Amino acid sequence: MASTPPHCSITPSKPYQTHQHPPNPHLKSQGHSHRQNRHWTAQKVSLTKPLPSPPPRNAAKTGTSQTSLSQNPAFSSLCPLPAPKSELAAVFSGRRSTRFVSKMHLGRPKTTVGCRHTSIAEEALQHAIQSGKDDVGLDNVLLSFESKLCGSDDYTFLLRELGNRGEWRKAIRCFEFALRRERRKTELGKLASAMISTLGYGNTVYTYSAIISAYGRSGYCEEAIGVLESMKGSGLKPNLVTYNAVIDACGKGGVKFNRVVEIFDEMLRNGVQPDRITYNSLLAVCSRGGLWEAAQNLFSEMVDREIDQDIYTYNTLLDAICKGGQMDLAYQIMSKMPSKNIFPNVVTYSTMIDGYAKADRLEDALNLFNEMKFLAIGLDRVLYNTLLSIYAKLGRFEEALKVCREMESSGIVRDVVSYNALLGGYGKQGKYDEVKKMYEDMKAERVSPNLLTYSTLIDVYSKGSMYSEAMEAFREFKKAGLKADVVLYSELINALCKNGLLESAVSLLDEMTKEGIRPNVVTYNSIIDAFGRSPAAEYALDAASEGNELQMESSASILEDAFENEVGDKEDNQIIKMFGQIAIEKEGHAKKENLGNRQETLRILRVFQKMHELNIKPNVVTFSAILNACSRCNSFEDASMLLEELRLFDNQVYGVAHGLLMGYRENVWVEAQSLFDEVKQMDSSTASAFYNALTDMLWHFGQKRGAQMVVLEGKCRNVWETVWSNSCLDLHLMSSGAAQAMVHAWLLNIRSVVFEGQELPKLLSILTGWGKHSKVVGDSTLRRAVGALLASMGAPFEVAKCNLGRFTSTGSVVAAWLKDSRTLKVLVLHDDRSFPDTEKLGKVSPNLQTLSL
DNA sequence: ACCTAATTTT
Repeated sequence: MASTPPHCSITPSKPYQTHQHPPNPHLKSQGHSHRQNRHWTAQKVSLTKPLPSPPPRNAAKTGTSQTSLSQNPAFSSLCPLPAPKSELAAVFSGRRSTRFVSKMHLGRPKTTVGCRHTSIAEEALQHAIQSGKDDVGLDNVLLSFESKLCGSDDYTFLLRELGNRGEWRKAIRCFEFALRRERRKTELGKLASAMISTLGYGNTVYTYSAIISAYGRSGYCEEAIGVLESMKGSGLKPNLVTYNAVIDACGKGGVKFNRVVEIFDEMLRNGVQPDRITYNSLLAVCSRGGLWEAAQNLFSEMVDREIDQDIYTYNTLLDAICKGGQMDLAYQIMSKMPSKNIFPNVVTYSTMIDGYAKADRLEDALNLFNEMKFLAIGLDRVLYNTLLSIYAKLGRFEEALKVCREMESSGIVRDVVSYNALLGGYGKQGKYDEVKKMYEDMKAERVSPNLLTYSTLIDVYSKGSMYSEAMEAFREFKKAGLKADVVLYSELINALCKNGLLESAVSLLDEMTKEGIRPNVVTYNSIIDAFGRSPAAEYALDAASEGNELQMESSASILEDAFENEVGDKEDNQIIKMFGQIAIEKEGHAKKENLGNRQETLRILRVFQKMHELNIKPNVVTFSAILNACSRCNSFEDASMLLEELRLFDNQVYGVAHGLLMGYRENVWVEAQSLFDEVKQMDSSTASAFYNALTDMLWHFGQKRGAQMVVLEGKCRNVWETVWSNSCLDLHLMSSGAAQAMVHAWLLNIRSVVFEGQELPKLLSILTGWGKHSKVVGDSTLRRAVGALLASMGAPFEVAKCNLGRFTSTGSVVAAWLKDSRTLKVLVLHDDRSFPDTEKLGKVSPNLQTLSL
């Protein structure tokens, strides 16, 4: 390592805040494909007594609306569970992005705080009063004064004075204008209290509703809910409009559905009857979370209440169902629309086409596209972008460019979404020249890059180890004055982790939390994965929790001076230095083997506990990362302790892992089977990662027979797309533990073929590939592991001369070896530990409580 | 007076 890891921070010097809300609990797995996933079964028979601290489920609502909500499958969390269900439950299933309200990341000029209103504000007030009745006049005044007005004090002054003069509409407009350029909590509070005290003189409920909707439009849903509460405190009765505004604000701000339902229930309890707008807003909440069952129930509630539906109702419902992956159901509903006299429009088709594409049903997507053309429904920018992103994502650039040309000839110019899709597409395929060219094009066309653009570029370049380019993208991102979000932070953290700069990664995690940006499961997965593989992990968390002062300046960056003045914030330079450092080191530094000790596992446990505290649901990637950490752990006791402790959080998943490790196979196998069933629902790369991690861990600790059983399960469920025939075994998607267990199984199978008296094929091959699927990219761990295994068994295979990733032998030589009486003994696998059936699995050690992060 | 749906990244 060339130097001390720099302390990395991307905090702007001003303490702006964003309000990221926890993503829906049904987080998607970190896998690649968007194939439809089913929920992990909600209720599982527990292996043990109910555990002391069941993971908090979705806050169960107490009241239930009169109609169908209580029968809604999506509300099954209302039923008391016999035992904590799989934490992975929700987790592996969703498909939605965990990034919310990205539209709200606006660049803001820096403001000075601490002064009373300025004379400029007085001047602005005069102009504002004189401005016309329409909003445009006031907007122009505000815009022309924007750069001169001094922080929230000036805005507070303005809206208060406007309120004093009975200009409610203008006051609210001004409030909303101020909201858009303010992210600091304290300043927001000032604005809101000014606005509410202004209300004291105003026409009350209406103005409250207007404030709520202003908050909603600016993405401040917590504040919107707060206004609803304060309204009740002041003895005012929220009406339909108020509730609609709050529910709508919740939808925009990413509030969890259950919480919104609480507000809805309260509304019903207060005798306020919902209308179409209420339901459309509720449906929008479902669509954001892919809660298709809840959406369906809301829809039928609407019908029951004889509330008319409109095209928005249908399109929002369809979106929820598409996001929930239920394409056949969506199609059915769409087909019934004309009979209700509501005709699918371009939005309907965009929604459906995107849904089909995300469900890997390209044919169906394109059929719908043709259908809409046949129906002469006009194509709009979003529809073109939808197509463009489909082709870009698939790497079908010919077709993507054809869409671009078609757009052009229809007079629709490419926007930032089109460019982002293309950048991501080219980036994913490693076509970096095209990425650069496209980005140049974008700038030449004066399309302003947004957060997603930079995020995509940074990610693409980091993944491609092009750190100078990533650094450049980051510099431009800072220059644009954009605010990072959870995805961008996670990308940076991942880049740091992957390059062994774990201390910097953890300090960045610390920072984002302080910034009010909630890390999500992806962020934590990077960290856990790094903890499992890096010896540098040891002290990183402690260092971070003691504060950023401890972090040292990077000492050896040639880039140190280059950007000092260009980028305003000193701390941003740390990120730039970090990229610079990685750029210089590139792949140069070998990763040391992790020695694995108790401290290590304790730290992983703490990270996991931290996730739990933050209510971040681990997913299958988390699980695999933890198992991989176990595999690198030298002590069986530590690994088993870790897994046992983790059973507190998720008894099913970690119970299986722990049970198999301990050799309680008879007892856990049924449970394991249902776990495997769940995994099978996930996309293939996630599923194979799970099997690889589990098998590696078992193999590493000598539970070889158990590992083999897991591998054979995986094979039966086709997670590796295994080629398994008498002449060939393809291991290239497998980890080394899985591959070795598989070799044993395959040879035993060949042996039985021989003993049945059948001829073996002339040539037998075992393919290991080139290791690009192994955990350590670019090496040939798998080939070496398989080679060593074959040699240790005395199996007569040789590395093929033409292909180093292939071991070959002739049928007759192998048959002779298999017939040897000593061979069977080396082929049959045993577990180092096994226990009779009577062994119980119940105990969970209590020392978890002593841990704190 | 409240609500205008669909597209892009980890």
